[in-house]
Amino acid sequence: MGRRSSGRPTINDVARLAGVSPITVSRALRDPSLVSVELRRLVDGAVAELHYQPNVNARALASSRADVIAVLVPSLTNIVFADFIRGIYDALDDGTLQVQIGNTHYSPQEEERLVRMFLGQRPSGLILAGIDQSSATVKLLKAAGCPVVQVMEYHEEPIDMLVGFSHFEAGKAATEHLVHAGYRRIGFIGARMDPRSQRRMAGYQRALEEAGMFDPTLITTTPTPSSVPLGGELLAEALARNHDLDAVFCNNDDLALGVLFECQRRAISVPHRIGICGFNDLDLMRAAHPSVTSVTTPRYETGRHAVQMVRRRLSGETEEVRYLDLGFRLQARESSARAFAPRWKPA
Amino acid sequence: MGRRSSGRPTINDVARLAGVSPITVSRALRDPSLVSVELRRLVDGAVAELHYQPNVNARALASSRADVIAVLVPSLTNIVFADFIRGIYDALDDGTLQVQIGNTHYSPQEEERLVRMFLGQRPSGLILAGIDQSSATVKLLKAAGCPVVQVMEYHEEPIDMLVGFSHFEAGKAATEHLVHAGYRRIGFIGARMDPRSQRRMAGYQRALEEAGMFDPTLITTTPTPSSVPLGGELLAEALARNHDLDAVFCNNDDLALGVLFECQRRAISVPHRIGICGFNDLDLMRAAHPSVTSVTTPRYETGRHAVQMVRRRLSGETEEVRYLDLGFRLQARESSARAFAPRWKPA
DNA sequence: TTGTAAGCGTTATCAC
DNA sequence: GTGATAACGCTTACAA
Repeated sequence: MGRRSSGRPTINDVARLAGVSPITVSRALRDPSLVSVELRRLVDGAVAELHYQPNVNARALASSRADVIAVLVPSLTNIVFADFIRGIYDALDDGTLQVQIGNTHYSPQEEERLVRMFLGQRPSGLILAGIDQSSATVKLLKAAGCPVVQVMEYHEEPIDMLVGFSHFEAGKAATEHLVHAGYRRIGFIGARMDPRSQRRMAGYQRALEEAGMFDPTLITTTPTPSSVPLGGELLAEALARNHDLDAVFCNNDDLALGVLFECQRRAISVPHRIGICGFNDLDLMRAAHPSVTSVTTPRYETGRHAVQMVRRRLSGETEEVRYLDLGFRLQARESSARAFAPRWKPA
Repeated sequence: MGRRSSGRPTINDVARLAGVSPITVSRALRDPSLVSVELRRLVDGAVAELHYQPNVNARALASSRADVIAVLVPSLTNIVFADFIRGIYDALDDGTLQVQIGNTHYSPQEEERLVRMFLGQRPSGLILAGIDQSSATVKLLKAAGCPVVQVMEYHEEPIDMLVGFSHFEAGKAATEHLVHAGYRRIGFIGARMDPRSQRRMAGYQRALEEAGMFDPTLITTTPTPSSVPLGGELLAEALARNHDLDAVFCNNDDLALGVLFECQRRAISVPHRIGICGFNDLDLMRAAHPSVTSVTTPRYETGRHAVQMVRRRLSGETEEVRYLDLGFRLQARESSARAFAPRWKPA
């Protein structure tokens, strides 16, 4: 044992105990089918006896490939990304791959910096939120040399692969639901206004234009990060501008909840005087009183699928899914059920 | 350039361009004070010109030390841990250290497996939630050879270092607040009942015992994971058992919100007929109608402090904080303000 | 199917 | 303060 040794058993120790060469141990561990049953048994025995654990750094150095999936999200606390990350972890539970998370704080510059940094580690895969990367980032990703999955949006020309849904269509569907429910002066309330929020708002606008009801003064947004209290504040603003506002499509459930509380505070009847539709369908929306209409989105599933796409690519499967639309579902509840309105029917 | 080369510039390329030896480059990058100003400038120039980025795997292999902080949490979506993790990331924003997160799913066995796995990577530090590790895990951690920080609890004999607050005291303070507010039949509503929940419940029990009001039938718990809808269900259970229940201390804000909605649904007046106190003080508690009393907890700060403790240890500072109580704060609001009750005053 | 030799890019060690 | 040398533990390339 050299002076610099870490003291832990190495592949050489295993090889010696098993009476084989180190490379045979290496093969037996990475792909047992490369080694005869006999030797495989010997190796497994020695590994167990020594409690051998491969050194991931040595492995990565020798193979120029880290057993790591890099994940870039704009926020760590937004439940949307928390659920997504949980999906990733659950899909990776066999422990063969590690996760590295980067927080871009909704900044394309920060995203570019992180992509550069992560790519420097030669990850086995890179998963990142959205389709609005800077052109420099796109260039880096196209030359990444590992599977790249964009998530949480839908687009038919991904950099490499993509899984998500169309925020435009989701925003449009939510707004159409309010139209069908009988509301006529439907507002939009949004915070942060990142690219996905923008696309949901574009869907809202399209739906109202098609219904002949669009009015830009019905839109109330702020670059401030979203929160429940902010929902109430934005509703107050919207009502001050349009006294006849009779429904709001909220950019997310936090804002919708804030709107509901503000209505309660002002004794505004929901859904009769004002209808509410949220976005994401957190479990509290069904528990609220009245229960709140929302759009169910596939956050957890997106994480799982993204990992599966990376895995499939790594295992060299031929028939490959390049983009996957997981869709969304409108969940109609009490908050948008005007007594006299016809029941909304999915298309 | 050998056949196996990754193609990226190495420390040798930098050395050659700067006209110095590789080890000088290494030193200039890790600790500029080890190298003369002259050479340092040459090295910096070469690094910039080649866009050199050190290979973290080679570095980790040669030094037996990865620039990684391992973090173990029981859940990725619980906002408590999401805020904590955000604190960790923000404290690490200079990019010298990477984060590896492990999800223990509230299982000590899984925690042990992850500790074993992470320690195998020789991290620069290990941060983990709670003080209820298995004895095997404790043994591993004591021999970890890196700073270990337990978080989210308070205890004066940490394995190594600790930062958090006392859940027992917090539960006790919340309950005492309800007592002082004039409530007499104060229930406890809890889900999951992990060790921290247990300690908050123990604090609840102590407070009621001291007030001569304890009654075990006032406790309603379930091992089911917490959620807003569950809060409503547990309130229904509690009311079925004790019609005279006049307040509830909820194990967390999700449950408290569920309780509030259920009260609204049943037209039970809050705070007059029933008082509510939550735990964690999410921003929605102040937005709710009525606003909900809760206990503010230092989640984000805990993450920041944990990283600072690791850093301080790594930089070999002498005067060392081994444990740090960040405390909590009772945030009294409308949901626990009985009209006739004396105003609660902090001790 | 198994083994040999060489190298992955960096840092520890020791000499100057 | 700077450099030569030899690891660190594993895998690729090639040979048998």
